[in-house]
Amino acid sequence: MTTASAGGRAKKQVSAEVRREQLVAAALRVMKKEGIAAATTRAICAEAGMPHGAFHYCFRSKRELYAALLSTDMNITFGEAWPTVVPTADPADSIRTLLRAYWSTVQEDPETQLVLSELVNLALREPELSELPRWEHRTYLEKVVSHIERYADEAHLELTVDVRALAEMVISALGGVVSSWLSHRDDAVALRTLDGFAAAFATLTRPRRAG
Amino acid sequence: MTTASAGGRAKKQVSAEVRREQLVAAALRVMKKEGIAAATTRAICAEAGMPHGAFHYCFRSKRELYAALLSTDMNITFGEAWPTVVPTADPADSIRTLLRAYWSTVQEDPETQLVLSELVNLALREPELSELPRWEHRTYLEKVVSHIERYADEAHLELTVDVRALAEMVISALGGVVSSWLSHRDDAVALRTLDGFAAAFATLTRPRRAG
DNA sequence: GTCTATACGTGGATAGAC
DNA sequence: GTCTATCCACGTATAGAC
Repeated sequence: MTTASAGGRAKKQVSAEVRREQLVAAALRVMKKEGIAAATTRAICAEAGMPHGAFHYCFRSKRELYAALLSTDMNITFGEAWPTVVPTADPADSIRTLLRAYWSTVQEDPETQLVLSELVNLALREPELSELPRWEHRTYLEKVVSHIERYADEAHLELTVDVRALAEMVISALGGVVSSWLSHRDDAVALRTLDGFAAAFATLTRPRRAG
Repeated sequence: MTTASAGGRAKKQVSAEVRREQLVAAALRVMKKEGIAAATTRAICAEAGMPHGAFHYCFRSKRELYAALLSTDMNITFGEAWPTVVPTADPADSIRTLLRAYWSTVQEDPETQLVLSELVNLALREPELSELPRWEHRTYLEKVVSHIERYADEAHLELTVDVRALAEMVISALGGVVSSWLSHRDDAVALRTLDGFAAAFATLTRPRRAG
């Protein structure tokens, strides 16, 4: 919206919607570093190199910033690790490799998971934002479903349960492991739990007849 | 600490540590009703029927109140539902019943889960409180371990994996389902996912030889 | 239209009066 | 020991400078 006409090339006024993105990025940096509570409008503007007043010129309220943050990638970008799996081994091994691949991306950047958890918690309390977690979960689910379908196809596997049901189980298991790990911080325990789920999930598949 | 000597039975000063408990209870009520963000020291004192200044007389800081809250029961009280299970049916059915029993207690009081999640998130950011989630998880784990052992004994089941490993899986699965449900709020999906986990967990057990 | 300075109400926390 | 008055920082709103 606001258009501002095409080709706004005023000499020094580089900012229109750009500031929003700058503030969103700055907010994410502050949150990952010091938590959502420390991400005050003043701290965010300082991180972005802007005066405090710039905030409410770009966003109507702080909730609008939260909404913008939750609408970005964040955890949706986890999918990059899946394609690297070779489906030659037996199901349990392959599934374990898949879950571990996801886990490594989480472990490399735990702060993002923490911020995501804080944002979702916040959104669940604000009626204006409560749609965002729902949307995020649905997007997440569809992504996992397509990944499972592709993998099952490549590995010549057949599912003994509904794909969406299995995807929900995968999401819940991964989310639960991450959440627990954030509390106990024991890498070995997390990996062992993950492997256990891989073995359990493997029992929900069977080799497909050659077509 | 602070002792205050034994048998402090002053005529009208009913308040010493009692105020702390009153404030903790009031804080929990406010948090469940309007979220952790709305639980300001002023709101908590008002809910408890005390003047604002009473807060920092009972607690050195607000973090101390958070610590007191996390040290209470909260989710640890979920265990009441387990004993009602009859271990006569086949493993998958029994485990499903167990998981559903837990789930019903969650669904009857979702606000507590939300508050717990908010408190844990907060504690994970504060170095002074980061021990509490770790302690809570360990307590939780031991409780689930003992429940599993007792159930396996009653149902004449043998575990094909380590008890603690299975307990971690159960905790992660339940936590993940609750977390997802808080986002999508679809009871049917949560139940279906839970039943899926029950089926998967059942494959990690086998009937034990009569002894 | 783009940007900034300033003012107001409320939060946690403290000093000091009863 | 109990409570009131007060402090500084925060989110928010607005007036007004470029």
